[in-house]
Amino acid sequence: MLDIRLIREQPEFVKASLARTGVAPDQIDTLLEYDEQRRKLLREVETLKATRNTVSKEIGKMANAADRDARIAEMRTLGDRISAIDREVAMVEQQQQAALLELRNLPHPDVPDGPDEEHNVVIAQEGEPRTFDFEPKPHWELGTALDIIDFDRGVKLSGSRFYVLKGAGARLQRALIQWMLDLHGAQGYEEVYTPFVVKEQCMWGARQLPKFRDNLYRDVEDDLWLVPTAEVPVTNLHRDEIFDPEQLPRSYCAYTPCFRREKMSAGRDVRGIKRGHQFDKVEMYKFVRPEESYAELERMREDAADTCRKLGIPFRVKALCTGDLGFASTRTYDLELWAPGQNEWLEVSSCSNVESFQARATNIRYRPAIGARPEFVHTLNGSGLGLPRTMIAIMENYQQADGSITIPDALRPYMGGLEAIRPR
RNA sequence: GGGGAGGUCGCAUAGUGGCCUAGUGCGCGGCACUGGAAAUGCCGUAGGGCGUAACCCGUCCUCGUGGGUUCAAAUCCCACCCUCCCCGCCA
Repeated sequence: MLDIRLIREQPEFVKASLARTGVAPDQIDTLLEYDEQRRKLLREVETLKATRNTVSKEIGKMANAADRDARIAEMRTLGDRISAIDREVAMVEQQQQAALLELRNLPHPDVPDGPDEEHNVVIAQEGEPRTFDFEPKPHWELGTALDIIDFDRGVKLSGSRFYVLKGAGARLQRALIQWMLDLHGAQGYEEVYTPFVVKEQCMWGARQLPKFRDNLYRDVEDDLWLVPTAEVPVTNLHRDEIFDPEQLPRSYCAYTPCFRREKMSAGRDVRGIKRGHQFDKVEMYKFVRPEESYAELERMREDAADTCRKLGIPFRVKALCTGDLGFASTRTYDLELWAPGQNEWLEVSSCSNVESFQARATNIRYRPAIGARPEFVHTLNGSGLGLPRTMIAIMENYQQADGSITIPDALRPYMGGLEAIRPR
């Protein structure tokens, strides 16, 4: 969530920044009216409370019964006024909070302007798409022929957008997870294993709520929500904590399944494993000092790029434009692997700086120096990488004319030395 | 699921309506003593809101959370959350 003080002190700057993402300025004006009203009421009620506190102490020491009763009567009246104003304060605060939670983060000045994803800017590309002396197949054909992806039985178990990985396919995904965690470990990220279901409060803290309510699965009986990304539990690891100066930056990586209820358009990405209600992901996450967050974003982008690079698959990096920037993000880089079978670039990673947007909602702070006032940290998140799409890219790039799939060198140690997945 | 005990300052504890402006010990920071240290002594050590307010200062709020009673609540009442112990069930 945004800093109300920033909005109060620099409303024009906030409006101009938000306008770049299509947010109307009157939302800010409404918010400022709540803020003004809230502060006015607070000033009033706090003066009354100060009086009551003082007089109540005097009452405790008074000997004269008549005086005492008179004062008590006065304070009773005062108390009623206080209660009335307190109720108004609570109401205004609630409205202000709700309005604040609806507001997205401000884009960084360097983010390119643009209404939609067509205006994202490719800023780097590595590797040339392989030339085939045969017609490359899409992964769903390869996977079915090799009997490593079973779409029909996935549907039998759980409905559309679910699938079963089998044999070397299941093992390939497991190998990727292990390999990525090891790689990120070497890059300086501490591995954590978290719960895959969390309390509602965690969803608010990671800013999934209120915006993405419809995309979340939850248990009917208990207050438990299935994580849509490891970002949710990892953000909340340090909720309500204050870091000492030397504890930052702190980097984590985590493997989790991700559950997304999103109602997917029938005509889009229907084939294969590109978009499902359940997918696996290895996530990178950082808690950093504000002044370091953009340098750390570049590092995270490079860590994700290195993951793509080591797989030996062509990839490119895009800077998202204002129109495609996520709700919480100030700046995002997407990494895309080339998929020759589908003939498209696949988004496998999204690295974002959210600055203090999540830290403010989760109350995660640090002390710039011993004895100094705590300040909010900046947090960053990035996929490293999404598994199904990485699987697609491997299958389609490493496919051979006979329908077999060569295992990338980096993964062979994790596949028991297996060099290729061949038809059974 | 059943029964019991608890949640107070970084940690450990005291506090059962007004003398709580939450005490004490440990830890931490500073100072003194010292050749230097230990020991000792002194001082200081939560967070947030409001006040045009970064520091100082003032004020309000926070003793698990939310309500309530009262002139006044850490303390009394209600609901909820969490932790620990015992029993049952269980990979």
